[in-house]
Amino acid sequence: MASNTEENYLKALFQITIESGNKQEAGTNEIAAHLGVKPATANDMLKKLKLKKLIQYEKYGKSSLTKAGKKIAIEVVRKHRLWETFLFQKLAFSWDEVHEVAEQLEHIQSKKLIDKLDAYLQYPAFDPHGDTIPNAKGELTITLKKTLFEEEIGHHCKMIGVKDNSAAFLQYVNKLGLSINQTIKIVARQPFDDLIEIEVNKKISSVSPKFAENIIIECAICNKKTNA
Amino acid sequence: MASNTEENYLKALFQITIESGNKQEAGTNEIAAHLGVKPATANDMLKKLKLKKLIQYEKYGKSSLTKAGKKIAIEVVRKHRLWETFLFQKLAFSWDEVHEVAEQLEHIQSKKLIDKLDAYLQYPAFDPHGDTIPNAKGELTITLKKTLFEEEIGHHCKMIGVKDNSAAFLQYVNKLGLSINQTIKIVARQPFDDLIEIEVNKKISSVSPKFAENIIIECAICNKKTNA
DNA sequence: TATAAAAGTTAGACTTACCTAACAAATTTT
DNA sequence: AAAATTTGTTAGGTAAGTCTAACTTTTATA
Repeated sequence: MASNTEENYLKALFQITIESGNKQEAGTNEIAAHLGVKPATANDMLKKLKLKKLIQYEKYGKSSLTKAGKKIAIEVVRKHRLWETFLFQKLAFSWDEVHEVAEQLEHIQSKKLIDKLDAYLQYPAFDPHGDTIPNAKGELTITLKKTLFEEEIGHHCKMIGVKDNSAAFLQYVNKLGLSINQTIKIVARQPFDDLIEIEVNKKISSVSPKFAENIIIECAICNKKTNA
Repeated sequence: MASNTEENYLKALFQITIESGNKQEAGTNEIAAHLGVKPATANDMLKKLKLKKLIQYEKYGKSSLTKAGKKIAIEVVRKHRLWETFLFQKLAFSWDEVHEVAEQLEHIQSKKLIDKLDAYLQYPAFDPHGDTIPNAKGELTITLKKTLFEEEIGHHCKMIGVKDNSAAFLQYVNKLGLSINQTIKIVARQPFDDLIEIEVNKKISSVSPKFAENIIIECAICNKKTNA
C-alpha cells in the first residue's frame, strides 16, 4: 500500500508525463517543483519508489512510471476527479473550490467507497474542470482539453464544461444553444474586436473572448487512450 | 490546527469521558488502550496536548478536555457521524461498514465541506448507529442510547434507528407500526419464552429478543446536553 | 573543448508518531 | 503498614518525510 505522499509523487509523475502528452519521463527538479518540495526530498522519494518498483529511474537520469506505478497514479486521479464531481454536482461547490478539498479526499482508501460514489454520480466521464475521469478498470481517455478561446478556426469541438457558474453566464450559454456534449464549429475570428464566430446547430453566433475562455471543450482529434 | 493523530486523541478522550457519561477524566493507559497504542506513546501525546492547552493533565494524574480541546473533539465526532450518515443513506453502505471509512473521512479539513454535507443530508440528528450528531455550533445532545432489548419494563422510549437493514427486517418493523421517532412503551417480558411486549400507537405486540436487539432507541429521561 | 550553469545527489539534521525497556509513583491487597 | 500490583514516566531508538548545505554529474554555451 502506497502512503499519501507516495501517491502524490506517482500522481505528479503521471500528470507531468503521460497526461501532458509530450514527454515520457520527468526530471527530479521538475517533480520537486510540481509538488512544492526541494529536489533533495524528491530524490529520496524517487529512490524509494524505484525500490518498490513503482517507477523506473537511474542515477542522474529521469523518472517514468512502471505499470504498477501507473495503476496507482490513475486510481488517485480517478478518486480526485470523482470527488470533484461530487462536490460540484451534489454539494454545489463552485468550479474553483473543488480542487483543494479533492486533494484531501483522493487519499481515502476504500475501493467500495469510490465505486459506490461513481455509481451515485452515474459514471461521469468528465470532472468539473473538463478533465476525463478514469473508469473502474483504470482506463482513461486522455483529452487535450482547452477552452473555446484556444480552438483554431475551422475546427469542430465538443463542449464538455464551463468555468463560470454564475446564473448570468449559464443563461447566456443556454441562449446560444450550447450545452454539454454540444458540437461547436469555429467559423471565424474578427481581428477588429476579437469576437469569435461559432456555429451551433447550424446557427451562427458571435461570442466575446471572455465568454470563450469560460467554455471548456474537448478537441476530439487529439484524444488518445491509456490504461493501467 | 490539530494533526489527525491529535484529533484522534481528543476524540478518544471525549468518548471515554463526556460521552460515556460516567467519568470526567481518563487515565493514560485507558486512552492508550482505546487508541491501540502503548502507554508511553499516549504519555508523549498527552504532554503535547497539554502544552497546546487542549487538555488538562498533571503528572501521574488523569486527563480531561479543556474547552478548546472539547471543541475540536466535537467537530471530529460531527464529521465522523455526518460521513457515516452519508455513506449509509446516499451510498447504500450497510450499518456495519460505515465506521471504518468514516474514520478516514472525519479528518478532512474543510468547514465548508462539512456544512454543505450537513445541509445535503438535511441536518440529520442521528447517525446510522443511533448516535446523536453535533450541530454546526458544536451542540450535542448526549443520548444514552441502547437497543429495545435493553430497555426496562414500564419505560417509554423513542426509536432512532435500526441495526439490521435487510428488507425482511424492515418490512417487519413497518408492520408493527414502528418508524424513526416513534414512541414505544415496554409493557412486559414473558419469562417463559423471553418475548417482549411493546405498545406502539396504543397497539400491543410481542417481539423476539433478536428483533429487539436490532431496534435502536433513545432513553429520553437520561439525556443531557453538552457544548463547546 | 573548456568552462559555466543547471540538474541531480549525498550527508546530516529536524519533527511527528510510534516503539521497548527500565524505572517511579500510586493504589490495592494481604 | 508492607508488599504486590497497577499505572504512569523517562530514556533512547526507529521510520517517514521534510529541510539546508555541500558536492557531483550532466548539459549548454562561450
